[in-house]
Amino acid sequence: MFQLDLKSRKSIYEQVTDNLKELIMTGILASGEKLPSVRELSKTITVNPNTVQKAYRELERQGYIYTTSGVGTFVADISQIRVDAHALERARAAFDEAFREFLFLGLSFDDAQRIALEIMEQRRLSDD
Amino acid sequence: MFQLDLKSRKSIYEQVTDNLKELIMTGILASGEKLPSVRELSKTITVNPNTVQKAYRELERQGYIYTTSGVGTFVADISQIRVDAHALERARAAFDEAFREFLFLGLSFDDAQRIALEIMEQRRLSDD
DNA sequence: CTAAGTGTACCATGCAGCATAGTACACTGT
DNA sequence: ACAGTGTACTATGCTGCATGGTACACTTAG
Repeated sequence: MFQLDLKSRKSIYEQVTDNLKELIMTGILASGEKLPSVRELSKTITVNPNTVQKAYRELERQGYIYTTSGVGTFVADISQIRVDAHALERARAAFDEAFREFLFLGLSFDDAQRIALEIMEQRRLSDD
Repeated sequence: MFQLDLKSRKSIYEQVTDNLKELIMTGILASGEKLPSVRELSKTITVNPNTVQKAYRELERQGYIYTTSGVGTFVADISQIRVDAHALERARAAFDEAFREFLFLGLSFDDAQRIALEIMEQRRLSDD
């Protein structure tokens, strides 16, 4: 389903959250589709069920999935996902910081922006 | 000298590192200028000397500052800072992820890119 | 030379977050 | 009834971070 990076600074449950989020937003997991159960996914990616549940809980809190007790977890209607203002503000801050990192490394502003545009263009293509 | 955010996910020594890095790369701290001593800075921002030292050690490792034992710590010649290939690769990955976060939040690609350009433009202005 | 200030290196402690293991319970569908 | 589902809880160990404290070598100012 997706890959985990144990060396990453991100915790496992965050990686699971982000990976699923990407699969949902890109439509690979369609609205209404059933996600693997907590126990099943935990076996697949060999992590603890609690860790998977933590990811699911977070995704539900953010509105990406919904749960029917005793039945399973399903992908929500992403067209209904309102853009969370606070989350957007955090994302802006993170983006600004990521961009500044180029400058800290010694790149000129123009070089940094050129790299930034490259990366975004590549993302546009790969997400189609 | 700068502000710390205790609520941040970033550790304190990382914040100190990044803040100093910014002051150096923007020229606010000039090449050759003496940095506050470990003990002095630790008092100023009320953190443990060990934490400040950790930041200084990291900055020295990355070439932003240099040390003369018994004398002090000084800002290196930033024109000599070579762009670390590994660091650049990490920065690219971080940037890509920050940008994708916009998409995950439900923004269209065009909206996301528009916001990205806004942020970069603002950065260009504030860094001059 | 002496004292103060500097970087540097340790060690011990406490804390928080994360991941794990295990158990238990309520719910649903077959 | 049973299997599968989500959910909750406790306990444990690990890691990184921050702190407090001590110690040593070095340099500069007096």
